[in-house]
Amino acid sequence: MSTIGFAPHDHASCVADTMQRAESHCADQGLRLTPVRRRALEILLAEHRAQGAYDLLAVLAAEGMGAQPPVAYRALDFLVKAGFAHKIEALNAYIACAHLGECQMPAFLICRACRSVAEADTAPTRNRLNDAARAAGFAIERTVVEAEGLCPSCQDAAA
Amino acid sequence: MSTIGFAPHDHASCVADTMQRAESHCADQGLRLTPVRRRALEILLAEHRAQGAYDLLAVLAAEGMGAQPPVAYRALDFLVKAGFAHKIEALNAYIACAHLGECQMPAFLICRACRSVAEADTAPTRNRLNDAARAAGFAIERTVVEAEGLCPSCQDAAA
DNA sequence: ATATCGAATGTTATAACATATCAATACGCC
DNA sequence: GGCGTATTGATATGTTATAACATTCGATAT
Repeated sequence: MSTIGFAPHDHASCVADTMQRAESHCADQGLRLTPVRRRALEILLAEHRAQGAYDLLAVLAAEGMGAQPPVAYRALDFLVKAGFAHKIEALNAYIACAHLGECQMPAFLICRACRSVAEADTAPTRNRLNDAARAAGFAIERTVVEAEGLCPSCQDAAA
Repeated sequence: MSTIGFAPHDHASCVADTMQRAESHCADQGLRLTPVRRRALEILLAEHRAQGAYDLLAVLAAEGMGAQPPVAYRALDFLVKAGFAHKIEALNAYIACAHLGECQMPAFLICRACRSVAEADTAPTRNRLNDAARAAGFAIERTVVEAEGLCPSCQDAAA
């Protein structure tokens, strides 16, 4: 279980790798990584933090790529459906997926102070919930697991 | 692990019991269950479904208990802080707690069609996420576990 | 080359969710 | 009664998200 996000790392290659994988995933699946979608993914990838749809929109607008909310929401929809990004429900914000595509049931550690997010992959977490669902005859389609708190550096800042 | 919510039950006594327990919990803790707060809890309890703040507000307003958003949000804040209600992040909506107060780490099964919600108590789910958090030096304050899908009756309706 | 069809984008408007702020009132306590 | 805090009332505004419809772009088939 990796929790990229709070630790320093080679971010330039982290971004480049992911864009590369996104490209080939789209080629494989017949998806179209259009300029707006591509740029949206780059913007999300630029930081390991949750960004609001309107934050994204502000950047796109500044670059002349559409100035209305639907532009941002459509790009985000595409990225989420393709598995390139996740919505952080607790913040109503979005983040690039750290495991591009290969991500079954993501779980997030979310700093409420700086909005940085680490992504873990916690498939086993599912069991108890699956048991409950089966017992109730409920068909799970998507699971949200989010832990809110303080990341190491915001804990230090608070001290 | 009980998953009240999808199955029929004696709802009148389910509501009455909960109100009773809320009363005594407030008495114990020195909390004030004012008319607006009491009524808000009743409204949430009336259905085992998530209700939006503005749905709640509409009912309160119809009964002459305040017509502005802050009225609803303040009541909801109180109920959530007291442990009488939960926010369903995936819906931006609210639901009465099924285990009044005694609820450590709630987990929800949420029907995307009818918004009915079952609450399970899945403390063990926590472990994997706790491990990841400890490893990353992250301090968890709150955990959200929500499964979206279709409840038994909406599955039947779709078939 | 061009007609056609579906996907993607542009644009306007509005819906839905949430909070800041400040004034007025109610409540518990001395 | 007088005081301080918690609660409510009211106005305004901020933030997140979608509906609806027109237009453009790209691939395909003729």
